[in-house]
Amino acid sequence: MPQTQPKRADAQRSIAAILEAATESLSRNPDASVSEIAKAAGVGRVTLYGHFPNRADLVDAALAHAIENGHAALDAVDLSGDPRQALARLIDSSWHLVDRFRSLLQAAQSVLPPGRIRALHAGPAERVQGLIERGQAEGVFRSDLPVSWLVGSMHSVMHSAADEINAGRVATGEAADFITATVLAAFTPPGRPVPALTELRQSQP
Amino acid sequence: MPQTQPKRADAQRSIAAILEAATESLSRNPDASVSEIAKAAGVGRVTLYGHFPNRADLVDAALAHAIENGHAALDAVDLSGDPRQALARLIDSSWHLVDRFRSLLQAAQSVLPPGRIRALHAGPAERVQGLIERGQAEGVFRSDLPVSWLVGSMHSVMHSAADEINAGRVATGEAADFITATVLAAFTPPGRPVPALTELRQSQP
DNA sequence: CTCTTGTCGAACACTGGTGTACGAGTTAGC
DNA sequence: GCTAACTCGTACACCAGTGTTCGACAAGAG
Repeated sequence: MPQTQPKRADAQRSIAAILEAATESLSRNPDASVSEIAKAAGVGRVTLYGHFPNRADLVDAALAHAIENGHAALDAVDLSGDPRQALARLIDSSWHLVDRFRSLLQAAQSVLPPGRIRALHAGPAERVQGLIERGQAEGVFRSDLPVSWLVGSMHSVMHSAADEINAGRVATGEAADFITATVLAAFTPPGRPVPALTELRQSQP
Repeated sequence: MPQTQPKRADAQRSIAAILEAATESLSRNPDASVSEIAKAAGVGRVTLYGHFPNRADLVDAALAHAIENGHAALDAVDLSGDPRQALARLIDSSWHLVDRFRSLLQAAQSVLPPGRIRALHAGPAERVQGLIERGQAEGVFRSDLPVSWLVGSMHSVMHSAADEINAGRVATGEAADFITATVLAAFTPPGRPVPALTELRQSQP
């Protein structure tokens, strides 16, 4: 894909530093200025503009970078077996990614076209969607609501957890359990009993 | 509280127009400028500054106004009887308030101190919280999660519904049912069956 | 070693928003 | 119908951010 000849080692280092600093700064403050990011990267503002033509492109790159990393990290999660247990595992390892990067996401939303953002999320979304569809086929997740709705609900509950935490109403350690309990209940087909958390903590046979 | 002598009829009209325009403009674009709002109100920018010392105060007033109206409108909802049915009714009449004003809320979040926003929400929050606590006491809502968590989850699902709608994945007419189904399932105590939507649509005896 | 590629800081033009000042013209209240 | 309250437009000072230009200087690649 990159037609461009390999950048100099020097430049590669700068780009990496900028990308990291951008991710970090925008995750704290979605309105972080370019100067702010450049300073955090230990780099001149002009140098930054040498690599990223404008702010939007920088935000895009930062988000893409963050998502790619997160996506890779989640490859380690075992999604086989009981879909409910698999979902619990997935939530366990992914919810604080959502937490860490939600401010960055907000920055992207105010600068990037909505289509672009969805394109970036295609990878992660596919994973969740696949798991939910399998759960529906096996009858342990409800089928009376669209898959996209369930995905959205799950996301929004994680989002809510983040809010609760930095409002001081929930401890960081509790969050995963709360999210899991809420989402699994929400996914349960009407007429079927809501699973207790303890049922899911059993190790695989 | 208002020590000030009653404003002239003239001025009262301006203030009302500004408040309404601010609510409307900020609900479409949380970054709406003061000039934009003044224009929408059919009023000079200077006149606006005559009544609201700065942008923050204007946003505050607009949010307060919106919440007060919404709160009053929800007074009509019958919260007695089966808490699940009552919750369904409450969702029916309140979710599109959340939808309409979420952009305004975002504007407020970026300008007003967090404490101020919570203070404004005290009224509505109390209503929801009371209903949930009654449901818990009667054993139809789960008690293994904090009330504040349940309130937050309910809010976030409504928020999610708004996203789904303007992403075109959900029709406006479906939203209330989807939210109700999701929230009621999420609120069901572990071990108890998730209620079907049809069970709740029964008229009162 | 040399030459291309990067980096840096300072400076500049531009944009878009906020809040204030002035002076002339309207309008409601009594 | 007089007066105080209100409105309006224009203009101004100010600020913060963006993106560009320039020239001097460092550092990697061959």
